[in-house]
Amino acid sequence: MSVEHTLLAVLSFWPSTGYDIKSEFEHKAASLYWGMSYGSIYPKLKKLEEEGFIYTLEQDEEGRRRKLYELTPKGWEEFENWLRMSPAYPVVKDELFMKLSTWHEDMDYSILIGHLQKRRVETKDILSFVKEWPSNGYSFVSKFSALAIRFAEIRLEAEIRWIDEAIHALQMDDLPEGQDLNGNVDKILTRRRQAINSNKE
Amino acid sequence: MSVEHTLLAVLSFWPSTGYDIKSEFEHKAASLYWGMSYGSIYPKLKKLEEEGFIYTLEQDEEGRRRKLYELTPKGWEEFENWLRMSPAYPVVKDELFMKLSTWHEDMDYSILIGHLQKRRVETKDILSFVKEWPSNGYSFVSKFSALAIRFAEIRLEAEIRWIDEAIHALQMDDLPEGQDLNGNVDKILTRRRQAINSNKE
DNA sequence: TTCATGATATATCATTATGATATATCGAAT
DNA sequence: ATTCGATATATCATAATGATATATCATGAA
Repeated sequence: MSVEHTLLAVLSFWPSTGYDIKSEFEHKAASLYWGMSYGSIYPKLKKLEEEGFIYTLEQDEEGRRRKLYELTPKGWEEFENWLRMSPAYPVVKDELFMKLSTWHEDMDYSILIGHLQKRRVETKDILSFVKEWPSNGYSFVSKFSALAIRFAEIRLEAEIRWIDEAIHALQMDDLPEGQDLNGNVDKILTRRRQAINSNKE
Repeated sequence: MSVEHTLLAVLSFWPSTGYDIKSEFEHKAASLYWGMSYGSIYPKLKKLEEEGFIYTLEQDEEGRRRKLYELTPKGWEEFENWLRMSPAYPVVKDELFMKLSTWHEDMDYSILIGHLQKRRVETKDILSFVKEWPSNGYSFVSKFSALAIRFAEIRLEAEIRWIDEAIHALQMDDLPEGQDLNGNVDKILTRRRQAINSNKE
């Protein structure tokens, strides 16, 4: 997905190095809804410069050898065209939910509860960061990003509430009912037992 | 991220073809927290078979030429080991939030509102699918996946509430305050105007 | 009966992105 | 002086995506 446009978007606020851009997506608000690796950033910055969307600023205080990139007029245009385009539906990859929903009924819950507890801690950490924002080293925050942060807050709080409920339900063994419309549960259990037994032989 | 284990996880319920597996991540509950493309699925299934984690079932009713894959005992073991491993923090890529939080204050809001309205419709659609679950062609649903679905419901409902608030705030121009700690707003505006002007010349 | 169409099914491939690694400098503390 | 963590750029093997090709099956319409 369009790493290039994301780079232009970050550069639209102030000239930045590849390292600065990466930092935006680490332990900062932007990491809640986007990510990028150096392996994408540096080659793409090079490509964007070759194509005339950005250029390297030479005026670098104290002559440090870092490459500050800035948008060209063409880059501004491309950025604004991208903003106007309808955004794709989000892509999510969450292994916890993959594991949760493929857990089998005869497997030990306690490990699953451990996974949920770990996620609770991680989510709490991010939530408290989000709540302390913008005091975390930000020099500027638009009212639009304030709106995005507000959503992150709502979402993270809902997630923590759900985790608490889920842990409680698992510990009390008071889970919502599974539904077995075609008698598959027995088939699944039988397959599992057979596989496990044939492994022991 | 581990496509292989996800394949084993899906196959742990019943033997499936590559196409079946892909379907699980399209218009179904699993698509809320995971995705895979055919370009990953088929090569990985081949690899998993070569490595002895899965095998091809020959008993295929009516002799249709489809490859039903089933877990081997080694595959079951690998699947359960994976379940026990601590899941990574989720990866999210949401262009809407990227656009929202890099919108500039002097840009036309109406397009942004349009993006939000489109997302509202998409989210509503998924929510009504989730609410009708498990009547949507599912033959079996564990109590763990019921838990995951419950979270999806909570999350999607919160998202819709936030979208409504956000649209309203944008329409009324009653947005949360932006914060300008280092006088960056003027700098940003000046840069933008200069770039746009130099483009017109 | 034929034909069109959409769903089922497998597979490959160019492009893109990730994650790990290498390398080097800078600033601050010990 | 030196160590150490942060800053900074870059590359590369591996992995994943998204598009495309190909073919069959089920169905209903002409």
